[in-house]
Amino acid sequence: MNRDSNAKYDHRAIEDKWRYRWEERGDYRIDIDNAKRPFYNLMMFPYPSAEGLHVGNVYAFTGSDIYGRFMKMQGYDVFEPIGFDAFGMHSENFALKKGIHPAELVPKNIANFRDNQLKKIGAMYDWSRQVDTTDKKYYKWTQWFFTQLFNHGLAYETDASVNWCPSCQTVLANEQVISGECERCSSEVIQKTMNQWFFRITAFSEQLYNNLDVIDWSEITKTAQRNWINRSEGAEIDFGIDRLDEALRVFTTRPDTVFGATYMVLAPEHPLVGKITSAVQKKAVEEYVDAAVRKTEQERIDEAGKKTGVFTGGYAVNPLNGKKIPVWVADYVLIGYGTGAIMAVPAHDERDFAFARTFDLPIIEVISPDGTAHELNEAYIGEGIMVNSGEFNGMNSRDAIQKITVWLEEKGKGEKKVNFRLHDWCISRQRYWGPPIPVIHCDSCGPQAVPEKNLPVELPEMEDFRPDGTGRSPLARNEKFVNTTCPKCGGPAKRETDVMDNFLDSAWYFFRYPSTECENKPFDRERTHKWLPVDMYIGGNEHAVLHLLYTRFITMALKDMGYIDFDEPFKRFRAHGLIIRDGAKMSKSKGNVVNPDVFIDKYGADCFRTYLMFLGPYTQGGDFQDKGITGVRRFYDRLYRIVQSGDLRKTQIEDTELLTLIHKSIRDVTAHYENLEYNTAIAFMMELLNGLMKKEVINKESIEILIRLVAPFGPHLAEELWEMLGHSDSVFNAGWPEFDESKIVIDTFELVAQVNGKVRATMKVPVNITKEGAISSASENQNVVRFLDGKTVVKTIYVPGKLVNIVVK
RNA sequence: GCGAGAGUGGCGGAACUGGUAGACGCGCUAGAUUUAGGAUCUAGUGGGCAGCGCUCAUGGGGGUUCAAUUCCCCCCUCUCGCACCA
Repeated sequence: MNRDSNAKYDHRAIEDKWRYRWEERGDYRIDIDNAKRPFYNLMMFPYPSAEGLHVGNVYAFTGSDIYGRFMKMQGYDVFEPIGFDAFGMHSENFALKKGIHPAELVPKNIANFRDNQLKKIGAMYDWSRQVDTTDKKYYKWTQWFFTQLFNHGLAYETDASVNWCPSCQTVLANEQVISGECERCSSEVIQKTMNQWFFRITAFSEQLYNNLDVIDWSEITKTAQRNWINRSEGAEIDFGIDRLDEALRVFTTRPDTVFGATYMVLAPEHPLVGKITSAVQKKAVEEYVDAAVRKTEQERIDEAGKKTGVFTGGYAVNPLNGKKIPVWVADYVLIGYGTGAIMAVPAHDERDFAFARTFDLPIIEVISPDGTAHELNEAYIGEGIMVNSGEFNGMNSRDAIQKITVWLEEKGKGEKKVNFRLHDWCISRQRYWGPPIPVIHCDSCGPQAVPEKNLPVELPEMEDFRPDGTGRSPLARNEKFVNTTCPKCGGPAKRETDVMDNFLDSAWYFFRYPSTECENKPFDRERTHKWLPVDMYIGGNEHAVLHLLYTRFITMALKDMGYIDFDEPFKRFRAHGLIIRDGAKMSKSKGNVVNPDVFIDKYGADCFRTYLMFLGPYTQGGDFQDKGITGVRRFYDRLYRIVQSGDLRKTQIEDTELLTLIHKSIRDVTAHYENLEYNTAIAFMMELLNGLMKKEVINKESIEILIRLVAPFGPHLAEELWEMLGHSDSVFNAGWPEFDESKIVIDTFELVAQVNGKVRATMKVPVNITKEGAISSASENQNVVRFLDGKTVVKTIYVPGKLVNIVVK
C-alpha cells in the first residue's frame, strides 16, 4: 500500500474537535430514568489538590473509563460520573500553609481539575451529574446520614481513649493511624481521652466479615478487610478473684488450654487494676501503669516482643480447677481488644511463654502432640492430646474446646464468644473544614439531632479557622454558631462544634450521583434500585480498610433502616496498581513526578491513555519510562496513515489467513478487556495492525474492526477515523466487533519435534495430521535423525496440535 | 513475627488447563529513503561457541515428569498490608 503520505495525525485538532462534539451532542449524558440497560461504572472520585491532577489519578480514571467505554460499545447505558472530594484535613492543611481560605481555594482547584484537566483525558463523564462534597446541597445530606444513624442508635458519643494527632490537632479513626502515625501528615499519634462521636460500625462486624466471601472484589482488598476486621471465635471465661466478690472476665480462642493458665494479665488501663493490687505492690503498679499509659503507639510497636510487667499482689481463681494464680499488669495486653485481660498459658502461647520466661513464672503443658510430657523450649500452639487437665485428659484438644466451653456455660462461668478487632468509627474532628456534626446539646434534654428541616447546619465563614491547641474545633470560638435553641424544649442550647470525618463525605457519594437534582432527599429510591449496587468500581487499594469499609457500613445501615434493599454497595471492585517511574516511586521530593498535562499536550490524550495501560497489568501497575510512549504513538500514526491514505479496498475479507487473524484478535482482545489485562489487549491490537500491514491491500472491513477494538483506549482518534471512513454516527454506537469461531481456520501448524524433551526441529504440517503421520514426519526430519542415530526409541509422546517427543536411550 | 503478592533479555513486560521461553513495545545494530532529521520503511537483536547447528538460560538448591516460568519441598531477595488482637 501507499506508505508515503504527508498527512499527519494532528492529535490536538482531533481531540479538541471530538471533546467539543461530545459535549455539544451530549453523548455521555445519561437518561437516568429511562435507560434500558443500566451499567453504573464508578471510579473513586478525586481530592482536587492545588497541584492538579496526578498521573496516578489519570491512570485510575483511564482504566475505569476504558472499561466503561467497552461496556458502552456492548450496548449498555453506561453511567460514568465524577465528582470532587474536597472537604477534609488535606485541603485545610494546605490552605493553612498557603494562607488562603479553603472556601476560596477549593472552588479554584475544582475548576482547574475539571476544566483544564479532567475534560482533556478522554473520559466519558456525565458532567450533568457532578458531586462536590463541600456544596451545601451535598453536605446537607451528609449531615442527614448522621441524624439517621443517630436516630437509629448507630451514632453515639462517649468518653474514650482516642488517637490524637498533635500536628493536625484532631482525633483520628483507627483506620487513619498507620503504624502509629497519622495517615495525613505522618506525625506520631498519641492517645487522649476525650468525648467523641462514634458510628456503631461494629454492629455489622459479622456481616462485614461474612459478605466478603460472596462479593466479587479483588482478593487483595478482601484479605486486607478480613485482617482488619479480624474475626476470632473463642470463649469468654470468668475467673474468680481471691478475697474479692468479683469476676475477672477474659477472652480466649483456646478454652482447651484453661488448665495451663499459670497467671493472669490485665492491661494497664483495666478498671480492676486498682482493686486487685495489694498494698505492698501499690507503688510499683502505679509507676508501671503511669509509664505504660504514657507510651506512644510507636514505642509500643518498637518494644513489641520485649515483655515488661508487674505483679499486682492479687490472685485469681481458675474456674476449672480452683487453683490460685497471680495477677499481673503488663502492656502486652491491650485494653482495646477482648476484655482487656487474659489468662496466660505460657505453654501454648508465644507471648505468654516469653513473659513467663522473663519473670520466671511456671509453665504447665496441657496439650501434647503425642500424649506424653515434654520439656518445652518454646510454646506449642498446635493441636494435640489433653494432659494435666483433670477430667478432660486424653481428649483431642479440638474436641476439648467445645467440651470445656459447654462445661463453663453450664456452670455459668463463661460462654462462647466471637470477637472482632474492628472498633467503632470515630467521626469527630476538631477542625474547621468539614460538615458540622448536626447535634445540639441541651442541658435538660441531652444531645439532640438537628431536625431534617433545619439541615444543613452550615459551616460558618470564619476568617481565622486555625486549630488553637485547646483540643476543640475552631467552631467553638464562634459564639454566633455555638449558641442556639434546643429543637425539643426550645430552651437555650449549644451546638456541637466538631466537624465530621472526611471519610463520611465519601462514604455515600455514589448514592448521590443518580439523584443529584433531588432537593428533598439524598437519593431517589427507585433510581437507586435501578442503578445500584454499582456494577463496576475501580480504585486504589490504599482505601481497602478506610473508604471501602465505610461505604459497606453505610450501605448496610441504610438497608437496616429500610431505605434500600441491598446490603453491599459494589457488585465488583477492582484495585488498580501503582505507577512508578524508572523503577522508583514518584514523589515531589525526588522531582520525578510525571505531569500528565505535558504528555497529553505532546502526544495526545489517546496516546497517553494507551501508554499508561500498556505499561503493565492494570491491577499491578507499571513502570513509566518516558521514551516508551513513542511505541504507542507510532502505532496510532500507522493506523492514521492507513485510513488517511484512502487505499482501502472495499471488498470483504476473503483471505482465510487474514480472517483467522482478525477473528482471533477479536476473541483475544475482548477477553483481555474483560480481565482488565489492558497491556496484553494492546499488544494483540498491535499484532493485528502489523499483520494487516503485511498485506498488499488493506481491507476496509478489517480496519473498521481494529478501530472499534482500539476505541476505548483512543476514543478521539477512533471517532475521527470512523468518520473518515464515512460513518456519521459515533463509533461508540457501532457495537463491539463479534468474532466467529468458525472463521478461525487453522489448516496447518508448527509441529515441534523433540528428542528427549529437546526441540530438534519444527515443521509445518496440516492440522488434521494423524498421530502416525506426525510421528513419522518428525522422525524423518534430518536433524531429528541425527539424534536418533544409534539409540533405541523407548517411548514416543504425541500431543495433538503441538509436538512429538521421541524418548531414546 | 503473621498475611498477601512478586522475582523472566539492556529496560517495561508476554507465555492458555505443564508442551517451541522471551509475544508486544522501548532501546540498540545494519541497510533503504531523505538536503537533513527527534520522521518513515526493511532486516536483525538473551548469553556462549564467531554465521547451519550445538549449548547454557525464567532469584538459588533439590524433586516429580517424556516435558517445568508453570506442580511439590527447602532457601534467598523485594514490594504491600497488619503489627503483642489472646
